[in-house]
Amino acid sequence: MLSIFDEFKLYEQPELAKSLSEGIQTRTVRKGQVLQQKGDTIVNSYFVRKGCLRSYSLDQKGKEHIFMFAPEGWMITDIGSAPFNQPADLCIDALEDSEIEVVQMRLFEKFLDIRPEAFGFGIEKLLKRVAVLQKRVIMLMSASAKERYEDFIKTYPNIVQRVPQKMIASYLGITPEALSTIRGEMARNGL
Amino acid sequence: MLSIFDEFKLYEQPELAKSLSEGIQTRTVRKGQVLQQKGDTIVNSYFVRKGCLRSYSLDQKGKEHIFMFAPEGWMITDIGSAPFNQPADLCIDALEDSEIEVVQMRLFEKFLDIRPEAFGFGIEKLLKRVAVLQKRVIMLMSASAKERYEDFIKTYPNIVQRVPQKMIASYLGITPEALSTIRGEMARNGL
DNA sequence: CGTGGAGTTGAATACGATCAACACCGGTGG
DNA sequence: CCACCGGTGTTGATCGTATTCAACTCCACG
Repeated sequence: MLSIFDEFKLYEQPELAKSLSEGIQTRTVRKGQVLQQKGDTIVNSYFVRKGCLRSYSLDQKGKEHIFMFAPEGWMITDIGSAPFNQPADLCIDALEDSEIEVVQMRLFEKFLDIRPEAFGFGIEKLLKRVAVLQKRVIMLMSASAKERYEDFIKTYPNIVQRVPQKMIASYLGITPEALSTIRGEMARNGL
Repeated sequence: MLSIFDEFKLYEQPELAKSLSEGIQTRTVRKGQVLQQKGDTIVNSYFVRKGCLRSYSLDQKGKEHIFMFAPEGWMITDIGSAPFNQPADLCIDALEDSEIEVVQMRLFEKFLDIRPEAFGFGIEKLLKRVAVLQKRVIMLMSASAKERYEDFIKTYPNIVQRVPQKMIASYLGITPEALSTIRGEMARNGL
């Protein structure tokens, strides 16, 4: 079974896994269920065993802007808030019925205390996250909506199929109508 | 003197600092000097003691898009490439005559091997970097050019004064003309 | 069946890009 | 000292891309 224990290679050290397991709680959530709301003061990380979550921000007009999707095997958390004990900026909810592991933030600190050699692993994950965000910023600054959509298809072909198009539009930073038009053009030209 | 040795609290451990110092080289660079070009295979990190650097990407049409500024006390590096030994995506050059410390990437690995627990603040730095990028992505998706500019002024008042406006425009993802217009409006209305 | 959300299409609009002209320095060399 | 020049920033006209608003279709689901 896919689990954060695999992700962080904890099965190699069962006694450690046991001591950490109290900070990890498995839950099933229904499609649409909200795990975290903007302003929440207790912020967790979520590891997705099955299903799909998303995080998003709400602007002044109440419009959603999807920050990331998290299908199976992904972790999702509000890194802008969680590690700094700030109230959440992002909302997190379920796009499908999902099975998740809720990881309390303080667990990470504890984990690093016990197993310092795991620092490298945490750093590697963070570096990859920064790399993804770096690319996304540059795409948002320099590429047209169509280019960003084509890149999204290439990068996340699995996600394209399973989430509604209006959410992909939201992730790309455009309206559903604009994405629909782009898809229309692509279908006409490229077939 | 401002140095990466302060930044990473290495003076507390002089013998370690000594063993690492061979991987750190101090240089002075002139305004306009290029430290890293797109495609470079050897990618370093740069710590700014004095002056100001920037990193930017070039799109297909050769247009610059500034990814970040690095005034005194900042580190700048191509995190999308450096830790993964990929050719550089970003260019890095000097906006002012600057004094910098060049840090070889493998130094971090070495450091991590020797003293993993000392990397707690490495993780903290990365978390902050992710937080900054998270906010920037959301701003690019949800805020108008004017809102992004106002936010930039609030967040980086020191940078506003010292870099040319066309570069701030580039950072914001708009043209110099658009920024000029926005500033004109703001001067007229708010004064 | 109906009903509501998702997606498409089209018309009108807004925002920022592009292009061009010009003012304003800050150097540089005569 | 001044004339010249290139780079920076401003302003205005025009264009293009994406937004907004509205109408319609199509399913999925009650």
